[in-house]
This record gives sequence, C-alpha cells and structure tokens, in this order.
Amino acid sequence: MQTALGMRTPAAPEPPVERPQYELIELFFFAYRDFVGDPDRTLEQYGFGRAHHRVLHFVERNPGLTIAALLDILRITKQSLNRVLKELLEKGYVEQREGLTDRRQRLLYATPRGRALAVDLACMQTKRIDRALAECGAGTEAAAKRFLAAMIEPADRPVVAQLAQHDDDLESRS
Amino acid sequence: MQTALGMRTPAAPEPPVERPQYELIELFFFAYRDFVGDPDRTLEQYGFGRAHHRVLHFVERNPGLTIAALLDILRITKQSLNRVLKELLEKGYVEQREGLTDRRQRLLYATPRGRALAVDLACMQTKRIDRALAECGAGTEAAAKRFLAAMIEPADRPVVAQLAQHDDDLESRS
DNA sequence: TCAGTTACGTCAGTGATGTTGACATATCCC
DNA sequence: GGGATATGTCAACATCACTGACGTAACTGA
Repeated sequence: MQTALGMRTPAAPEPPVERPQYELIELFFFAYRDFVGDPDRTLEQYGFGRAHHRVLHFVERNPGLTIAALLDILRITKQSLNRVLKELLEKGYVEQREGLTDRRQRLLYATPRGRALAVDLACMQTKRIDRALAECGAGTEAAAKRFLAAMIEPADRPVVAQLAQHDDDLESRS
Repeated sequence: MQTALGMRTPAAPEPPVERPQYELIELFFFAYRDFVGDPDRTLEQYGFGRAHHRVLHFVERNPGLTIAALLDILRITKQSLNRVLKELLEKGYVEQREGLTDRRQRLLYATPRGRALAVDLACMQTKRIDRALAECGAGTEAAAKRFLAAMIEPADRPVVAQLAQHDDDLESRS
C-alpha cells in the first residue's frame, strides 16, 4: 500500500484553533506514561506486557465477555488478541466457557489467580490516582471524569458507558 | 537510574486502597487512545509513526534541544531515538546544528516543514481538547491540568515544569 | 435440509518500536 | 595527554501491532 501524499483533500479548511493546548497535550503525555508505567514493572515479573494487562483488565471487569466484544473494546485484530489471550489461558489467568445460547462463543472469565493480578494492578494505578486527587482540591475527581469522558470519540462512548454500567451492577450487588 | 522504591518512608503502611478507581482507569485508557489516534492517521500519510510525532513535537517546542535532553524526556534508548530522528532529518523535518559552547552537542531544530507538521498535529489534538472542554463546565480546564500534573511522578515534574517554563518564554516574546 | 453467515482459531509474513551490548569518534575538561 | 562526555552505529532480539488466507464448528433462514 502506498501513502497517498498527493491525495490529501486540498480543501481541508480546518479552522485553525485559537491557540494550541500545548500544556494539556504534554501533561496528558507524561501523565499517561507514568500511569501505565506502574503496572509495567509488575507485569514484567509475570512475563506479561501491556497487551496482557488490557485483556486481563477488561475480562476481569466484564465476566463472560466474548472474543468479539473484547476485539471491539481493544481495537486490535483477532490475531493480535489471540497471542496474548493464549498465554493468559495457558498460564491460568483467564478461562473460557462455552456460550450459553450460542456454543460458538467463548465466554471469558478471570480465574482467581487472574482476578488477584488484575486487582493488584488496578490498585497500583488507583494509588497514583488517589494521591493525585488528594493533591488537588475537592471537585477535581468529578471534573477529571467529565473531561476524560468528553475526550472520548462520541461514537465510542456507548461502549464505554456500557462498561461503566456494568460497574454499577457490581456495586449494587455488593 | 533506579527509582528508590525501597527508600520511601516505611511509615507508609500501604493502605490498600479504599476502592479501585475503575472508572478513571478506563476513562484514561479510552481518552488517551482517541487523543493519540487523531494524529496517527495523518502521520501515516507521511510514513511516520507515533515515535516520530513525539520527537518532532518536543523538538518543535524546544528549539535547540540536545540529544541527551530529548532522551531524558522520551525515556527511550539512543538507538531507538536515532532511528526515528534519522528519518526526520533525512526527510527534512528536523535539522541539526553544532552546539555553541560544546561542539559535541547536536542542537535540534524543526525546519519550516517540520514546524508546519508539528503545529498541524498539535491543532488536531487541540480541537479534541477544546471540544471536550466546551462540553464540560467552566473550571474544567484548570482542574484537568491540576489532575494530570498531579498524576506525573513527582521526581519527573521538574523536567515537565521546565518544558512549560519554555512555553512561558515563547509567550512573553510574542 | 442445505446454503450462507457468523464466531473463532491459526499459519505465514511483515512492520514499528522498543530493548541490550559493544564499539567508534569527536570533543571537552583537568 | 588522558579520562569523561556526547553522539553515532552495528547487530541481535522482544513485543505488539498489521494483512491475507484458510479452516472449523455452529447458528440461521429459506
């Protein structure tokens, strides 16, 4: 495939933004780097990478997730997913069960071991978040959630909202 | 360089987090994915990737940046940096000049073409940011900046602050 | 029931980005 | 002049993504 340099729409008007938000751009970069850096060090000890973390996280958060739904969340190809998922299965962090109504589906569940690791990783990230929120004034948490949610592509928000919905389910059960 | 994990005040008994901040963790993931996704599509047309974007961004923002300073910002090896930097040099998006006081140094500058691309990419990200901020209430911008800054590893904040300082220089000159 | 679609697995090859380790070169500083 | 510093480079490798093609089992509807 060739890069179609000459084919970019010349009529791209792109109303050129009042002033680039350099500060937020850079803060976002550094904050995210450190945010994912915490789990990275732990994952290394298990022979896992970030890809494994993402899979484990969403499976643990959404018991019974199908492969198709996971692919939709992660936005990677099934070949990419399969490699890391296979390792999580072999090492006993995730398990598959046959779909209840559709036997073609593989419903994914975190094993106790997988759940423990997922929670551990989530807690390290939570520590950084809580520390950050403690440094900031009250109301920062709500503002941060609003801002991050608004940064998400509108078309994708239903998917994200559905994951959050699932959070509510879990909470109301406890 | 090692992070002095073992040297933190032992009086911190690691209170194991009240409740995992699942919502913020997931929002952060999705928001960042879309935040970097915008430039990705443009970069592809130039045969560049995210690595090129990061280098170009910080060079454009900090004219005269040295290789060592850039390595410190990006936290990658010089071999990794060299590959992408070489491409940016060859394609004429960045240029090198001899250090003024130290002739071993290569001071990096964005060319006009490089500056144009860097600004273009920053503006696409700014559009998403501005749209998000417009959706949120007043005060969200300040809160978001506070939160993201607080998420950064304290030891790294001086570096980030120095970059922001440079922003101020540029502003006061304009 | 049979044909088409769907859900998933897998083989093979490639590319982008990161790593470690070793070594070369030019320059600075004492 | 000798050691440290700033940078460049060669080689090998790991991770995580991609495309394309093909296989299998199970659902679905005419």
